[in-house]
Amino acid sequence: MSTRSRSAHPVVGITEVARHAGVSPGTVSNVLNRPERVAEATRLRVEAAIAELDYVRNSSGSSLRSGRSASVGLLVLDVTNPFFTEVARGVEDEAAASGLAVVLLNSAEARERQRRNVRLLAEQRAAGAVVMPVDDDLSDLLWLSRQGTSWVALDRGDVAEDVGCSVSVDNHAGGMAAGRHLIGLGHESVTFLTGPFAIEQVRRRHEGLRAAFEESGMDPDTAVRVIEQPLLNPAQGERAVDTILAGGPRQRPRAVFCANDQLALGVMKGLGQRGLRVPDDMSVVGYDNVDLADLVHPGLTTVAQPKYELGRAAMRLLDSELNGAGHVHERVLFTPELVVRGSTAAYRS
Amino acid sequence: MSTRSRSAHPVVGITEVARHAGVSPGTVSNVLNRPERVAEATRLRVEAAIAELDYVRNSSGSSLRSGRSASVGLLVLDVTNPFFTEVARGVEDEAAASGLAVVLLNSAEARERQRRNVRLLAEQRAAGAVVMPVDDDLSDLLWLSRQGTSWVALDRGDVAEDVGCSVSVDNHAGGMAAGRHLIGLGHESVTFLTGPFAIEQVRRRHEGLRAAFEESGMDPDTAVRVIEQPLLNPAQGERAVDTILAGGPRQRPRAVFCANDQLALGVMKGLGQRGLRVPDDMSVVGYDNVDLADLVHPGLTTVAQPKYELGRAAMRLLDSELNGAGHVHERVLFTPELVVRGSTAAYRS
DNA sequence: GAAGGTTATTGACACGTTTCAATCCGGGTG
DNA sequence: CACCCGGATTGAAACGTGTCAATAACCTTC
Repeated sequence: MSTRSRSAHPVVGITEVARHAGVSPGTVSNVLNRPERVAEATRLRVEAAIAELDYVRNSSGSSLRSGRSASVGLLVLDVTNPFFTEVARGVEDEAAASGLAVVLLNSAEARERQRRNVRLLAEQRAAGAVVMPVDDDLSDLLWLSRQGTSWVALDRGDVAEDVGCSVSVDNHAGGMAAGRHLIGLGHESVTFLTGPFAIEQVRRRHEGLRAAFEESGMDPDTAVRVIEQPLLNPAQGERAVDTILAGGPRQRPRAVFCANDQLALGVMKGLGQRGLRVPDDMSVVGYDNVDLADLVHPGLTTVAQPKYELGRAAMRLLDSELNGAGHVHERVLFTPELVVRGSTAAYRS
Repeated sequence: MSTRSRSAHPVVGITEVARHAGVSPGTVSNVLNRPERVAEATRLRVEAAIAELDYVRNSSGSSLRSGRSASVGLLVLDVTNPFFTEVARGVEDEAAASGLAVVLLNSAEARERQRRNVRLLAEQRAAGAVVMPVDDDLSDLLWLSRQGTSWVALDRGDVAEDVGCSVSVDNHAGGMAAGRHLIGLGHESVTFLTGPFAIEQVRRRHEGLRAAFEESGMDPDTAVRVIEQPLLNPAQGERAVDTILAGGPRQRPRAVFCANDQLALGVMKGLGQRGLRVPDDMSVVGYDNVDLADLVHPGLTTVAQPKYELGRAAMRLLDSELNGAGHVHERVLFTPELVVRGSTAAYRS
């Protein structure tokens, strides 16, 4: 209250500008939204009035009238994960280019929060959303569509094309690349350290890994051992080391493939604490190619995803859905790339 | 277009709900906003209608009418920096508790983008904002106040209290803690690797560092050498290593204090590549205590900031400013804490 | 110079909500 | 029984914008 009354000018609207420029409100609106329809001379006059009165458009008014707001939601699983922040940058850059504001919402990997956030987007009549769904249940998103807010699924290649757009990276190919790399180094078995299999991405990475062993004539059932953790963070990776090493030094695996760089970094730390050396005693492969994968020593061999590009592509797709007259849902698939650093080495008995 | 027409119900408003419940629109509004003012029986009837029609409130309407929207902006310097994402979590959690939506905006450390984003907040008639200003020029923020959007400055203890609230961490104390730690280990000189001195935080850390040497009877002018880099990221740290080592092995410094963990991690990598060992050949101290400070080997000794709490406190302050009748600007100052890990060791000649 | 055509501008209404003075109703009081 | 009081509800008036049919102004052409 005190803040408002302290303000210099008591809030000026389009009508005030119109009066000041000797023109009708409709014309001012046109200057703002379709400048080409208004004559040069009047346009300049209006712009002068806008500048002089320090007019700032009220987006509530326009979204109310037009039924949609000029902002898009970005629903991420975890704001803390560097993977998402990189994606966010891509989305933001592209959105800024289209004049859209980005509302960042964090589901914190929890259904309930996702539902709340989706509802919020509906209340804001958001133009669209880029969403990383928290699990396989897409009902929240279908509801959102019915409310008139379209969306693009991120990193979920499994959404049907009649339901919505999606942008993702080929997780099967990524898992396979990691597997082939290790096999090429002479490894004949690997431990796959992962988050919950409820997450589609990790399932696909696992399948890719198995496929790599299969194509080399090995039996994936015996070659690939799986350790499932509830979350994909460093602490979980560190904790999992004991499980990895259980069975004693004789049966100790010589290679770990982690579903995530965060897990992998945790594992490397845990191994170090127990006196094991990477890559001499154990090869470690991660997934994502987070910035710090290059900062640890040894550098982490990992499957790189085009994070920034992923965000850009998603936003571009959304934009085309918003403007395009005859839009059909599309599925964009990026291919990941293996980045070899120091954390993997040839198998030695 | 196509998307909209596909929707099941053609958008239902408060009036439709009112009709369906046999009540006036005003009453529905009351059920939504001040349920205590409406009789139990009618309230239930209205709630039933809301559920049956799957009504979802249109926030454009309410912000238009009330003049303010129920969202707050979070203006960060760099979405990519883990320090900010941690802060963002704090802000988000606290905002959710107050029923406020958070709009995340990224200035990318650029004046122009900050200005654009501030303007966006004004257009949205945002209730408030939590801001990390890009530099010392606060004119954008003053303008924002004039537009009726109040804000809290984050990590900028130098904003005057008659201008706005601020939440920050005592950078002088942080720099001092780092200095004392190194001095305690027998170091008699240190290289301070930093970003631009235009940033208030790094200036204060520098002063704190010097103060530590001064209190031990050493001359800060000779004990503290400064290397200034344009940005605070790992790549810059890595690049700076050559400058640090210039002068040959004889004059090589034995301790580096970095204004930022990102820089420090870059330095550690650079040192490793040149065959120098941390902490034996060089002690390294960082600032922030980012998650990965604990993941690298050796662990990074660093000055920890209560990031999450910082975000929470800022949002709480903002909230009190929004609701509080007689609000006076406040300045909250947290104290940082040194976390000792393996990257620092006693001086040996 | 009149008819027709093009371009620029206008005016009024609608969007969904909140607010507030006015009204209604039921019950207690004098 | 008249009166009043309090709580519950109503109705209408904004809030600032976009839209669109209608009008005005101007230019071209015969």
